[in-house]
Amino acid sequence: MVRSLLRPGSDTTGSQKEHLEDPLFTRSIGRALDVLSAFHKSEQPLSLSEIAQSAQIDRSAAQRIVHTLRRLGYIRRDEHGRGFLPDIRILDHTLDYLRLNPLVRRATPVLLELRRNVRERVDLSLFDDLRVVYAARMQSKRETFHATLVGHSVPTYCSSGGRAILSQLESSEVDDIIDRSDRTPLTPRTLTEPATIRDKVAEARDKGYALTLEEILIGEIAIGVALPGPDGKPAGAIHLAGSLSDWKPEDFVTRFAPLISEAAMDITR
Amino acid sequence: MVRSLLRPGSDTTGSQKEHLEDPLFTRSIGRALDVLSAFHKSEQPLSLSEIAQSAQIDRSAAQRIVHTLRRLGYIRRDEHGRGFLPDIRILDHTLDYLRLNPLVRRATPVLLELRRNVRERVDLSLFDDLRVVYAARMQSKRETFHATLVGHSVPTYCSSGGRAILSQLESSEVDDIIDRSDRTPLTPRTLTEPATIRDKVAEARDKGYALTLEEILIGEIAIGVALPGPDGKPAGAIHLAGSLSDWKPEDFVTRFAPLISEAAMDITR
DNA sequence: GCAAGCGTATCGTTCAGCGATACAGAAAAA
DNA sequence: TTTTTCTGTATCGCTGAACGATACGCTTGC
Repeated sequence: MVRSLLRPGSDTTGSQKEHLEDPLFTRSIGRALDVLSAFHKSEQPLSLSEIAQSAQIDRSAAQRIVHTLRRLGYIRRDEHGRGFLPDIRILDHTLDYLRLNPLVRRATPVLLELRRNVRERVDLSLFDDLRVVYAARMQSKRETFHATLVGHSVPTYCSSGGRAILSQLESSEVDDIIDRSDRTPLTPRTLTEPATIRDKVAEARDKGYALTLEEILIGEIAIGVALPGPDGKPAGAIHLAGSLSDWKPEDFVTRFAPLISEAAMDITR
Repeated sequence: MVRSLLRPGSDTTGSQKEHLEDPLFTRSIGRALDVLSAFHKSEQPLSLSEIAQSAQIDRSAAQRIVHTLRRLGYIRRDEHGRGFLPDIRILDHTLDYLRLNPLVRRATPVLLELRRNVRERVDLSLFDDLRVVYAARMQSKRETFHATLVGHSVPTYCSSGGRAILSQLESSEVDDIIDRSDRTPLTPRTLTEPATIRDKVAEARDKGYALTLEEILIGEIAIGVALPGPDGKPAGAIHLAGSLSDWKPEDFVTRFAPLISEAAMDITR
């Protein structure tokens, strides 16, 4: 299966060669966004040389591109002296994406309503091939730093929302996604065997929701339901996550499965 | 006062001429980001011609740039046929910005802790000249769609966080910001007179926090405290917002002023 | 029916981006 | 200390990549 759009992680080597063939492709733009994407792999401010290396361009190009992105407000210097960081204009585009995304628009009010009746964490995630990206997060009492950030993503194959999404796809697509996924376990309880995952997906198809136990985070239980896009294919999912120290799995399901299914119905209309 | 970085809204006419002088400025990048910024002013999918018009380029350029951004995953077609929308790769950069922003890193755990002890909305906003941009939001029970989105911004001069930030600036800078702000009132109670605003800012400087009553949203009371960056100048603010149907202003202040001040101290270390 | 919009494709000209080169300042190594 | 090696910044001639005019097939609306 050929994917038409590049995804993070997949573009490190392939991009240049792919674009050589494309007469409409504007290389400067690709390079500029490669520069911005250099930060994906970093936990610290990046120097010009590091950016150049990461974006596979020379220092001169990095200099000019960084200069430009800086003037435009997408990159700034780190206050403590050395290196560069992404700057705030990024968030303007974030807002555009979220505001204009039809699923986010429809789901947010329902999720807020759901959150009113529930003390656990409620999330909306968007389907993006091998991963599922958090677009809206409504925290519970107990959260970590990472769990609060928009843009965070988890693998499709082992998350509750992802499994729910898989359950609405053709089995060939499911196999394809499982196959292409990097299935290094995130916790000791992450299911990585294709056959086991397929079973769980089938179970989700039967029940209408997917349940995961500590597959991404120790101590976490999560239930997810897929949301269809206009073509009928799943475009995202909503999920509800709680702590195993508060809930027996059965109780979690009997309490929340109806609520989250109803919320999904409301969103689908 | 000259601003070195462009800000949204300020770049519609000035950008081209400004950049003509700059030999290091890579125009293609500017054009590409102008295309992405076309969505700032839109509530719907945009056609190529609309994008061209908004970015002040011809249809051919818009075509090539949109094509490129599409291949890279930053723009997609609307599912219902016509027009284009921002695509999900935007969120990867959102995550980079938030993860790497030192203030967000330091503030988030404290805000989560604060949110545990408080039933009202808690926010972190970042100072960006005339506006203040929401970077992290922790909802209360009662929220609207807009109030949940990262990237949303409010004017500095009339928001609680913005006033708190102003109270930490030189009075010449305060005057400059008030002067350059578009002060069309957002509600009947928005304060727009420079003298009145300066008074409120002085009051915030005295008390250590800023209080606003229905200046942005009817029925809302908000209290804000500034957060200093490494150079001592304010880089953002935290705020706490409640409903006037739940709180008398005096009670709101006596209850939350100590909590939010302490949280700000914790963040500042 | 024609008109006007959409998104897409092609191609020769030219000017904008490339990348080699140089420089000042601050760390890090000697 | 001096030397080296990083920073980030600035300059400039060459050339190939982006420009923009032009054309096309489709759908939508009059």
